[in-house]
Amino acid sequence: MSPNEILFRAVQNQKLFGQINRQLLKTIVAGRYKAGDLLPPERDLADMFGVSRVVVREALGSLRDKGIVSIKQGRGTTVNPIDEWNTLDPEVLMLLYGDELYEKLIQLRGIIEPEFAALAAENITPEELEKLRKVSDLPESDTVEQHVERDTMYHLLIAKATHNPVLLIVLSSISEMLRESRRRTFAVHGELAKARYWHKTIFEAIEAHIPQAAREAMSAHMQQVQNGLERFNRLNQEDPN
Amino acid sequence: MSPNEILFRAVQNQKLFGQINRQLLKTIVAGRYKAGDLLPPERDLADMFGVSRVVVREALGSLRDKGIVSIKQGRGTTVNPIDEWNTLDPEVLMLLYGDELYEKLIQLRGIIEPEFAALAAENITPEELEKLRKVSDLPESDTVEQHVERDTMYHLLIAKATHNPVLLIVLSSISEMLRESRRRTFAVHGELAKARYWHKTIFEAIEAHIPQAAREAMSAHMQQVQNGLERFNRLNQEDPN
DNA sequence: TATTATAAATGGTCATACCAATATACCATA
DNA sequence: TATGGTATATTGGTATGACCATTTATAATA
Repeated sequence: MSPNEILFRAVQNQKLFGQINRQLLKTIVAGRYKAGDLLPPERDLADMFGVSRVVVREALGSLRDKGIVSIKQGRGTTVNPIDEWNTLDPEVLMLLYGDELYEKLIQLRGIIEPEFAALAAENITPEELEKLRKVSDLPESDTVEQHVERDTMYHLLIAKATHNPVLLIVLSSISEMLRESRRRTFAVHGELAKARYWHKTIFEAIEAHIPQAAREAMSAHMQQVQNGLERFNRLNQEDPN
Repeated sequence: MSPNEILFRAVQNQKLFGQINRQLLKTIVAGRYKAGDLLPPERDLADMFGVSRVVVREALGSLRDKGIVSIKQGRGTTVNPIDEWNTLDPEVLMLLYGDELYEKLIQLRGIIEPEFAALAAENITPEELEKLRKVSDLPESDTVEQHVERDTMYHLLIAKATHNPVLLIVLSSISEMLRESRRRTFAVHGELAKARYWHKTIFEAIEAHIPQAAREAMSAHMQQVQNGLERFNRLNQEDPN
């Protein structure tokens, strides 16, 4: 570890349109404006937030791209029903589901990652295999944050080795949200050793190009992760500090 | 078909920033600007496209939200490596992979939808079951476009019945792209009858709350869809008009 | 009453100016 | 030489004000 590695945290450098975007999102999620409701006109929003119309428009445009609102010239900006919010944006999902989000994400992982491992076992190249080997272990001496980093990379490399970019996008879309989930499971005593074991087992199956073994090992790993998270929740419920 | 249904094509109603967004995207995908390259400054782009800077900024902001570019004040706008393009936006994926996209999407479907069916069999409510029943059949008399519509709704309702919004988002993100894929398979003689059979079988398994049966039926259905698409490709290759 | 013309409301675009962060070249000092 | 500061240019971020385009509301008219 180099000295001044984490002594200084990055300053909060959020632009204005980012802040407005966040506030609008919060307001909508809080139920102040329900599906079908018209938001105030851009000019009014600009006044309310004390910013220029340019900023409001950038913020609304971002919400529109995520399917959260519909903007129509001459009519106004209306909130879409949640069904139409087509984004895996961490901020949005976190505001919507809070801590329950982790369980839902784990369920998705449990569905897709075993198949990813199987496909990787079929399609991985020697170069990819070497990259994967390098992050397969989870050194005891590493910090939690380093564990999170290596674990994230490990699973992303497997997704990449499927050679199907769509699959990779799905996993990488949720991997940012999984960071917090990983911090929690790695904080539970004993989970690190279990994760290390499964990573090793999965890697060997992929290296041997045995899809079924890779699938089963990853499936077991996902089950273990889920158990770890539940264990964390129990511990945290009893002693929530 | 009503008379003037397709006599008049939709006027180019796209807003300016949408057009610029598309052009920028095409330019990047075409390789004019590679990963790491700096795009021209906003002022220059505005001149080049003959629009105001506002429009360019809206277009770039959209690309930034999709992870396609990174914008930094004082520095400029750089293109991100494809790995970081974290969007399932149909337009982006279509530009990137063209017709090959369908195979990649089918592979994702084959992974997630059997599990969705199994989860639906566990968790579906009576109300959801009735909604599903209504779109379970694929009437022979319907047009291809109506088949596509019902089929889309059928699979989305199953995803919704998992009661996991994240799963629903994943499927609905790709369902727009699957429309063209569906048009193709339904155009192949015999595929409609097969799809109808599997829809019925899957529905009955879900109705009976038998996850394993639902999973297997959906898995078979996905295999059938894939076969249908391959058959379409073969026919279209022999007689590409 | 129904239709049509007019006005108001609202998002879309433009032009210009200025602010804020970054990069670059240059310079001063140790 | 190497380090760090300073001035300047570049470039994205924000603010105003104006006008255009589309939709909705209102009033006038047949």
